[in-house]
Order: sequence, then structure tokens, then C-alpha cells
Amino acid sequence: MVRTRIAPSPSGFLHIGTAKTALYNWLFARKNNGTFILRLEDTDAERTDEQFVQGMCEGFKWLGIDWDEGPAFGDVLEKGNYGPYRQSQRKELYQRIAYQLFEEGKAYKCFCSKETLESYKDEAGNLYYPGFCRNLTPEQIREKGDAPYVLRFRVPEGETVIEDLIQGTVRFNNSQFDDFVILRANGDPVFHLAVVVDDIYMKITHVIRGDDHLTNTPRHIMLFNALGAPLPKHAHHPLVLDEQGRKYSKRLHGANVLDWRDDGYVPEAIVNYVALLGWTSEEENREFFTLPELIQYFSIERIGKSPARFDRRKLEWLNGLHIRHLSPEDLRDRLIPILEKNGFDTSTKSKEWLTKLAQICQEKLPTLNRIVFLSDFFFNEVKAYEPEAEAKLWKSPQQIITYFEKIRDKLTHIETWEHDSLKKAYEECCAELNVKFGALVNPSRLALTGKSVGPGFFELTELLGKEVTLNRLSKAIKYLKSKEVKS
RNA sequence: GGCCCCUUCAUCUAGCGGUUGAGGAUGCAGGAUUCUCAGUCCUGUCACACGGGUUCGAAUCCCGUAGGGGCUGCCA
Repeated sequence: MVRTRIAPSPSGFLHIGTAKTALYNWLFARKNNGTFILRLEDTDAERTDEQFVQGMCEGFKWLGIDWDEGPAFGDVLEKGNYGPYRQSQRKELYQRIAYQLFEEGKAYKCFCSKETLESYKDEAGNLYYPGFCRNLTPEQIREKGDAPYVLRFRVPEGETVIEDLIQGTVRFNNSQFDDFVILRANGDPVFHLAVVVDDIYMKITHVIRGDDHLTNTPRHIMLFNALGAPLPKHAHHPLVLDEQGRKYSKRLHGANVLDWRDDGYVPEAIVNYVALLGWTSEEENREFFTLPELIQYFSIERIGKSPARFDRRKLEWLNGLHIRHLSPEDLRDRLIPILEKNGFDTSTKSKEWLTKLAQICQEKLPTLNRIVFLSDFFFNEVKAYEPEAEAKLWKSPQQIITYFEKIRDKLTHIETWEHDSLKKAYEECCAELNVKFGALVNPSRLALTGKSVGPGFFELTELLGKEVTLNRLSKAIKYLKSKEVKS
């Protein structure tokens, strides 16, 4: 039975890198009918805040990553039989295990003060622990009285080997690891101990995480061994780098997965893109995947070893692709909040109308937010005409006025206000005026939308409705006339 | 500094000793679709970090060098 986990430290929002780790763990669990667990690593009380938990979980929820076991937060209840799922609530367990190691001589009390430790630095200025208290005699310990101490793990001699599903075999000489602290002076466990204890007690079978943990893993393996517990399988995937090739800083826009939601990206695209950042399908040359498809094709073996840069442009392409795969109704429902947020009143429009709007804009949306640009003229009056477009399309006002008057006349008498009859009307005008289609359509677009680009012309005209269309044509005619007088 | 990981087009990557005059995708450039933009479909552009080996033969294996990243906390 596969059991994987994501174990974030709730010290902020859901980072894009954490999302990648979560996704890989989640995909692996789902693929193997396993269990995916959310565990909060909040052993450092100072850095933890309940609102961070909320923010992080909102990110998971948005991405569609759900967990089978996890802690309570907000109005969500705790799930699972291996809880609690917050490390801050498992303190007694860690202490018990730490002292068990102490009793067995695998850990020892260290009374060194911070100042004592500070005095030991290597050539590069890094602190290291020379093992002062490693071999204190019982008398020496007794002499310390009730002086504060930490528990340090007694790193054994020899070699620790990681058999990693992604990295292959990685060997470490134990001599490079100091006797690390497992229990702080205040009784709180340190990350290394808590992780190992939890992974044992929660019966984690596969530890999939970023390769920033690769050099932590030997310590963990030593602890597993000291506790006589079987090793989980390890898989260290490469980190997500920013567009400059550096570690994706928390302060960068986009580090928070919800930034992408705000920018008009759909979660389907984010998940697809992040999965592709270091993983390829065995179905060669395939890049578009829905979440169910990712589950179907995912495999740890296909995860690469080299770090990947985040490429916003490719994400945007994928985003457009996913948007185009949405049903018009689904797209409509995602668009409405964005329209509302930008002050467009959608309540006066029918569901059918809004669906049509979604439909005619669908293939032109790299992001959902683009809808604002593409559809503002449906909700607001045209207050200005694009100057460059005006210079180009309305070069000879007198001529355009004749065109528009003819079109207006034609449209006034149109029987059914829909795409085909509108097109027919324009075709007739073109024939009568002996001009090309574009010569009529493009200037008209400017009159109706104020822009030179937008949705298909007859589609948008149909949606605009007869009254508005005729009004805007008249308004344009009036404007052109006034312009002519001036010149 | 020490230890560990990484290095194929600008970017994400395929490739796991010969079938590769290195394939796909994004981007970029050009063409088609003559209502714009977008989309779609074509075409083009662009890479095996460097230096040594091993081998009949290397992007693929080995060793160096350089560059990038990670860890080296009573953070996780």
C-alpha cells in the first residue's frame, strides 16, 4: 500500500516548488491507489501562523490536490487514523523517541552554550560541532546539575547510502555529519527527528521531495536505522528555478501559486505545466495533460535530474490550450467573477448571452483576464477610438460616412439579428459599393468596439444587439462628420 | 572551504554506444486561412559546456576542468 505525504512548513503561502512536490506525491499516490497525506511541519512555533495554513490549503484546493489524511483547519475536520497531523501536537511522541535514543546511547546530552559553539568555525566561517559532550562521564553530567541541554544524535562511523528512485545511488561518508541536535533545549524536536518519527508512525512508503533535501536524507536514514525502522523509498526531484535560473524566491511574483489565479491562469494549466517541469510522459511529444491524464501517465522513473527554469511564455501557451478545452458554460462561470471584479455588470445579461460571450472569446484568451480587454465594449459605451486604428481605417471620413450610412440603412431593415443575416447584409453592401469585405468590416469594428482587434465581427455584432449597433454606427457617423468639418 | 546534485536549441525536453546529417514543444521569423487579433495548419531558425580518454563507433561510458544549484542551524 503506497502512502505518500506533503509536509510543508506553514510559514507562508503555497510556494510553486511545494506545489510541485505535492503534485508528484499526489500523482504517485493516486496512480497507485495509495494514500496522500498532508502533514504540517510546524515544530518551529515562532514561524507558524494559522492564517498561513489557510492560505496554503487554499492553494492546494485551487490546484485540485486533495488529501486523504490531514489536520483540521478552519471548518475542515481532521481526517485519517495516524494523526495528529500537526507536528506541534506530537511533541510527546518525539520526546519519547528522543529519550529512547538517549537511553540506548544513540543520543547524548549536550550542555554547550551558544557562545561555546560560536567559537568553533571552520575555514569558511561555518559553525561546526566538535563533539564536546559526546563522551561525558556520568559524573560530569551529574555535575552539570539542571543546566539546560539539547539531545544530540551520535552519528555512527561508516557510510550512508541513498538508493534514490531519481538520483540513483548516492553515497555519503558519515564523517561529514556533525552530531546533530534532535531535541532542543526547550523540549521541541528538530525537523530531522520529527520527519523520521512521523514517516515511521504514519507508515510513509515513499518520500518524494525536492533535492534540496538530498544531503538531509543521510541523517534521516541514520535515524531510521537507529530506530530499527524500515526505510521508505526516496525520490529527490530537482528544484523549480525562476526565469533567471535561480532558486524561485518567495518574494518573486508567481512564487505563490495563487498569484497565477489572480493573473487569469486556470489551475489545469498550472498543474500541467508544473508537472512538465522535470517530468516527461513516455508518450513522446505529448505535453497537454488533464489531471486524470497526468495520473494515468505519471511515473517517477520519468522524472529528470536537472533543475528546470520557469518559463512564463510556455505556461501562457498551455493556459490558452486549457482554456480552449473548457466547455463554454465552464468558461463562462470562470469569466463572470473577473468581469464583475472589473466593474462590468453581468447581472443585466442572460446566462445564454454570457455563454455566447465566452464562446466567441474562447479561442482568443491566453489568460482569463484577457476577457476584460476583449469584451469591455459590451458593458461600457465606446468612449474613444484607438488613434492608430482611426488613422488607418478612417483615413477618408467622407467615404466611411457613406459606407456607414448604407450599412446602417441595411441593418435597420434586417429581419433576424443573427450572424448569418448580418454577414449577408455586409456582403450585399460590399457588392453594391464595390469594395472588399475588409474595407467595410474593419472600419465598422472600430465604430462598434473602439478597437481594431477583438472577437469575430459578426459574432460580436450579434451579441451587441440591433439597438446598440445602430446607435454606435450613428455615433461614429456623427463623429466623422464633425471631424470633417474641422479638417 | 567541505560534501552532494546538475550541464542537449533562448526556454522545457526526447535521447539510455551505431536506426541521429540530434527529434518534439514554447519562443522567434515567414507563409496559408483574404474581417482584425487570436487560434489552427505549413515552413524556417536554434543545441549535445570544454578538454582528455575507452571503443571499429559517444550526446550517450570513464576522468578532469569550467559553470549552475543544494546542504553544511537548538529553520524546514
